[in-house]
Amino acid sequence: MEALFQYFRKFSPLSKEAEKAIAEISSMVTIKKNNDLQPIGHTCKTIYFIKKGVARIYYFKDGIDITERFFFENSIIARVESLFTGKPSRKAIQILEDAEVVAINSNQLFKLYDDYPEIERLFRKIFESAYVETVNRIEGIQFHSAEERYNALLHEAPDVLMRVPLKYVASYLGITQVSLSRIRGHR
Amino acid sequence: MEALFQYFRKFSPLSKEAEKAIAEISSMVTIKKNNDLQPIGHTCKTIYFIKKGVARIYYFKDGIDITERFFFENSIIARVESLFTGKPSRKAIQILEDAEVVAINSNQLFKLYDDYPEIERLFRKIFESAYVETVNRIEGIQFHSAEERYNALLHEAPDVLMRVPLKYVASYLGITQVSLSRIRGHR
DNA sequence: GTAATTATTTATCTTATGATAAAGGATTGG
DNA sequence: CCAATCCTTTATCATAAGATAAATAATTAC
Repeated sequence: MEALFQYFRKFSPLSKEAEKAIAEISSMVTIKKNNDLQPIGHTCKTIYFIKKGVARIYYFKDGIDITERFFFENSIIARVESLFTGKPSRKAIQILEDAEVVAINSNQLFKLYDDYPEIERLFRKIFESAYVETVNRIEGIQFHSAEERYNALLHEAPDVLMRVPLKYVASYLGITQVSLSRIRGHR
Repeated sequence: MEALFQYFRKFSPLSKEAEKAIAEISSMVTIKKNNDLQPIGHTCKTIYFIKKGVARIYYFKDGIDITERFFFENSIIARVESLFTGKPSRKAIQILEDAEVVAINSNQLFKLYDDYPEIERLFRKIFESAYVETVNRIEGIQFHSAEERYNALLHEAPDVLMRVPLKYVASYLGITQVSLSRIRGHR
């Protein structure tokens, strides 16, 4: 739990009471590799913080498994397109390395926003920052060849290639596994 | 200005004082087609609301003009990767049809957050919603052929194809203008 | 209204990536 | 520790999209 509060401090300081209020609506979850932390079709009512492990958000498009994003230690995961709309998510969260996560109940969290503007501010900043990352990602996708995208990933997030099966990386890069393998062979 | 407050109401109600406070830090701007509302290299300190007209955010990648997104009436524009980080933006906002926009000073707006939690909440919701749109857009890009992306645009936002030069649409779709023309010829 | 500029289309050729199949490696469960 | 499964690579062929050039169409400025 302390790791979570330390993560929060990068965005915005919280009072002790606010930390306590968040602790009260949170719980620790341990989950093994290859399991879904949240299934497809479920409305997102939990914001997770990864203390240990690796996860991905994925979905199926025309029957093909597509990875939307990877998540590592010290990051927040949520299927925002469900969390912020209240609609069921077509995406799932899968654990790729045995994980310990903090689960924060989002409905209760949103209620805390009324009593603790500092908590609302904190999460505003967290999601603003996630929004910026997402906008930057689009820039990385538009108008780059598969090979350029692979090299960028190799350079910016070698962790992904070390800790995640390549078949998941391929769809993240928007290519087939076979193409990824071919690109990797080019050296 | 009333159009702006009406837009706000879709997200979260504001008290009269809060509306007044926002009005005080805002101004109306009229700007002609093909002009940059904000140039490349400028740190984003303004959030715009389009009352009338069309705009796009664009940047240069290896000397090529790339459109990140289009904006129409009744929407908020900001280069969030600069607004939320304080870093200069490599992107510009260009007007594509003579426009009237409301310019909200973001530094003053962020100060209002302290006195008016309702304003912080409103903009939190506005940007959460923009974040969701951006996440959904990635889904539309990953693993779709250029033709599928064109058809999706034709179906979901025919406005873009009616009101925007195709050369800007091509880079938005992540293809060359020549490819877009070829795809359009396929019927 | 006309010339000049800019936008769009069409054509040709090349190349990157998809689809499919199959072989080789690695991991996992009993 | 072995068998079964799953992951990754390699090979072949087909196709979508890039690059370039040039023709046509539309818009803009004078």
